[in-house]
Amino acid sequence: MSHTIGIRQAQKLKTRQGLLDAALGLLEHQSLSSLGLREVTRAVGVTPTAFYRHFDGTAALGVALVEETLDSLHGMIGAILADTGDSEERLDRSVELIARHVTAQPAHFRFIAREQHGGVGEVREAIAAQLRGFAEEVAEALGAEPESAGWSREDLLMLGGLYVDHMVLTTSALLDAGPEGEREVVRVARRRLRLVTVGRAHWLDGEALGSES
Amino acid sequence: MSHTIGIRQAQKLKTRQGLLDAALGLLEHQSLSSLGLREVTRAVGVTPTAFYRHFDGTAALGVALVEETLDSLHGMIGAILADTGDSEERLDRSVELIARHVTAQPAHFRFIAREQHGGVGEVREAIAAQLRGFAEEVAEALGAEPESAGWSREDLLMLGGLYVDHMVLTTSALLDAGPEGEREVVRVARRRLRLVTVGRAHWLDGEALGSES
DNA sequence: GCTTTGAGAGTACGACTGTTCACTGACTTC
DNA sequence: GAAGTCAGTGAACAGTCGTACTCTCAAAGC
Repeated sequence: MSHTIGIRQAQKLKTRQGLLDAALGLLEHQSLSSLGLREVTRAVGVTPTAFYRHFDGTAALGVALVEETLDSLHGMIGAILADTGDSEERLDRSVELIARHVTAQPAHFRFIAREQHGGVGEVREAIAAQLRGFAEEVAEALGAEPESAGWSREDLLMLGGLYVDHMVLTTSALLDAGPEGEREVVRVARRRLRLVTVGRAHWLDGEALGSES
Repeated sequence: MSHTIGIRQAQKLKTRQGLLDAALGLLEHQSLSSLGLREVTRAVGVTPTAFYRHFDGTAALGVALVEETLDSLHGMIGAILADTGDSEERLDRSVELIARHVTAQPAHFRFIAREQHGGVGEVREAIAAQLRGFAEEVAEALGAEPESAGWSREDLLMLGGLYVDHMVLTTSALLDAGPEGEREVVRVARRRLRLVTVGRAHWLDGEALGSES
C-alpha cells in the first residue's frame, strides 16, 4: 500500500460526510433555499466556520448532494434496466423496485424531487443534467431492444425522458402518500407505465408511409 | 346596489392583493419556505405587523396563492378542453396553449411547479388537491369522447392525471428553458403527448377477453 | 353626532443569520 | 525532531428574522 489516506484527510472526509448527511436530514421538512449554514453545522457539532473548509455555501453543498444522490438513482435505474423477461411483469417489477428504493433511502429521493424545481438555480441545473444523463442511458438500453426497431434516436430520447420523469414523479408520490398509500400509488404508476408501453408498441403504426431506416 | 364594498374593505383587499403579488414576485428566485414575512411587507410598503391582519404566516399566504393560481390553471385547462377537431392538430394546439399561458403568467406556473414538491406541507397538499380536481375534470371530458368507449372510471382518472402531470412538467420545462429553448421543449412535449394518445387508442386492444360493460 | 371598529404604524424584544478574523494544536513532511 | 500545514475553534460583526405590545385615526354603525 503506497499511500494510505492519512488520518487528517480521513477526518476531513468524515466531517464533510457529516455535513451532507445532516443537511439531507434537515431538508426533509424544508427547501434548500431556506437551509441555514449554521443549522447544518449545529446538527453535526462543529463551528459555523468549519463549514467553509468544505463548501462555499449552502448552494455548493446542494450541488454536492446532487452528486452523492447520483448513486441512489443510478443504482435504481441500473436495477430496472437489468431486469429482463416478459414485458408485463417487468413493468410491475420496475415499479416495485422504485418503491423499495424509495423506502430504503427516502431522503435522497425527496431531495431530488424537491429541488428539481426548487429555488436554487445551480442545484436545479445539476439535477437536470443528471436526469438528462439517465434519460440517455435509458434511451440507449431501450434502443437495444427488438421493440425499438425503426425508432429514431430522438424518439428514443423522448421515451427515455418520459420514463425518467415518470420515475421521479412516482418517487415523489410515494413519499407524499406514506406507507399506507403506497399500494394505491403503485397501482396507478403501473397503469401509467403500461399505457406508455402500449403507446410505444404502436408508435410506428401510422408512420410507414414512405420513409425508411 | 344594496351594499357597495365600502372604502375600508376595499383598501384591505388592495393591501392583501399587494402582499400576494409581492410574494409571487419574490418567489421567482426562492422557495416559499425561505420567504420572509418582513421581506414581503417591505416590498409592498407596509409594516410587518400589517401582515398579520391578512395571514397567519407565510404558509397561509402560500395556500392563498394556490387558490389564486387556480384561475390561471383552470383557464388554461378549460381552453385546452374546449379545443375540438382533428386529434393530431389538437395536441399541437394544446401544447401551444400551454406555452402561451406560461409566457403570459410565468410567476403563477413557476409557483405551482416549485411548491408542488416544496418544503411547506400545507401548500403541497393544497396544490395536490387542486391538481387532483383538474385531473378529474380532464377525466370527465375525456370520458365524453367517443375514443373512451369501454374505459373504466379508474383508467380515465389515470389518463387525466397523466395529462395534468405532463402539463405541469411542460410548464416547468418551459420556464427553465427560457424563450430561446421554447421551441425544443414544445417539440418534445408534443411527441410525448402523441405517444400517450397512441397508447390511449390501443389501450383496450388486449383486454377483450371476456369482460364487458 | 357620538361611539365603535379595525387596518396599519411604530417600537421593542430576543433569537438567529452569514461572514470575518486571529487562534490553536494535531497531523504531515522533510 | 524541527518546520509547516490546515481542519476546526471562539469571538465578534452587522443584519435580519418573527412576534408582541401600544397607539392612531379614518371609516363604519347607531
